[in-house]
Amino acid sequence: MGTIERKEREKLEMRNVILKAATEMFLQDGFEKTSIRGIAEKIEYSVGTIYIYFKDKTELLNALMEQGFQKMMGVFKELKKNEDPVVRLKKLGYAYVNFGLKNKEYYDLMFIMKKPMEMSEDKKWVSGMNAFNFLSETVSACMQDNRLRFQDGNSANLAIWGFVHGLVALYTRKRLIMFDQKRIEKDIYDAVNNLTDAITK
Amino acid sequence: MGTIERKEREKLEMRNVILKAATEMFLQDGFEKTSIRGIAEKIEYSVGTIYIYFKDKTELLNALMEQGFQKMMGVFKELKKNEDPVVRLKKLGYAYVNFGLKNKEYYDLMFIMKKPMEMSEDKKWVSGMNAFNFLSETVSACMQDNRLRFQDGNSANLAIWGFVHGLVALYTRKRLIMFDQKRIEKDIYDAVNNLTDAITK
DNA sequence: TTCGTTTAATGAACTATGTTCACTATCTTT
DNA sequence: AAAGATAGTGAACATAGTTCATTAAACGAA
Repeated sequence: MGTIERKEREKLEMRNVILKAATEMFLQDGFEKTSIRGIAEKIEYSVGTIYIYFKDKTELLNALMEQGFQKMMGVFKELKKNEDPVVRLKKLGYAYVNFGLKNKEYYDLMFIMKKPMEMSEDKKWVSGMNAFNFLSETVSACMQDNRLRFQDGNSANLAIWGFVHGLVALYTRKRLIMFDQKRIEKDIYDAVNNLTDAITK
Repeated sequence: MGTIERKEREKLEMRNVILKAATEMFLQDGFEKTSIRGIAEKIEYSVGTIYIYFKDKTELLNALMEQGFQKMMGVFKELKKNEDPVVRLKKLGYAYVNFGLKNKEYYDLMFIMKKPMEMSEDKKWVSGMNAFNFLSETVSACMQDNRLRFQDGNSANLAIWGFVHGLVALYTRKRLIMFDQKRIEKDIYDAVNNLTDAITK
């Protein structure tokens, strides 16, 4: 009898109902302001129910993070078309920053927040690793063609990721207030272009 | 009679007692884990007392942030000795990252945490501005000598700050787990050197 | 010295949060 | 139909930040 299968399906459905509500609230108000009680109220179930499907708030957050990485990879995949690795690298930098600026809450979760990284550093980073590997391969291809002003690929990976992350992080955490706020987003994109120009040849 | 003066002195003393306890707890456990109740207990006063001297937890945090910026400027001042602006810039990048890695809690407060920036974006950034101006002047000097591979100073400021911040931020927020954890700190310093080499001439 | 006034200090109480768990109600299997 | 399994419940607990009526002490004027 397919009872077990149906139950499992229902369990998954319920999980998705919670996740969908959580995603909506999270994208609107951020993770901190998204309370378990709020989610419960939204889906018209009791608080306790949420804990049947998610161990704690962090597990909920992991699921959201996974969504974020999938979304990011969706953007990156498009870049594989570009055959010249330097072009690919430049567009990757741009796409990364663009993702960060257009998906602040996801970006926060994926790369800034403390919470999700406090535990199980493995499973949730499978998809995160995909994104990193994409950078890594592109950098590697650039190095092979001797088109990067770097000694080794490892250092280039770190430098480039650090760079694009830094721009997004400083901006979303409101530390760039000494720059002209009308032009700041354009300035950030310019900085990406200028720096990628400076380190490639 | 000097009663008023004495009272004011006592008030300042009490403020400092609170601040000292808060600093100790904060540097040991971070801001989130430092509770008002914890501070009160440590100085053997009641919770309410703390609210006489600090409007809320954010004001306490502002005071800590101020300390952090002062500490950072103490390091930066030493770099003024270097007359070659490119040397100064390179050492500045190194010093910035070094400050971040050696003072994680302060760095977190100053450049990563959401809390302090949610309100009064002015007063608390006077000292922060000093640090930024130091970078800005150094970059400006490099540009004047045509030693930077950048179109304009503004973009260079943004790029360089973004870069060093990104490295510290990714590391302290545990996002660099795909790198060899035994070498990662050295790799970060290497990345700083390699990138500053790449963008200067 | 005494007495009204000011104010530092108190800590119980309020709000909000994540989390747990004994209990109920419903569904499944025998 | 009875027994067993389990989804769902919501009161209760722990821990936060914050407020405020109340107390006690210090102060200054008479």
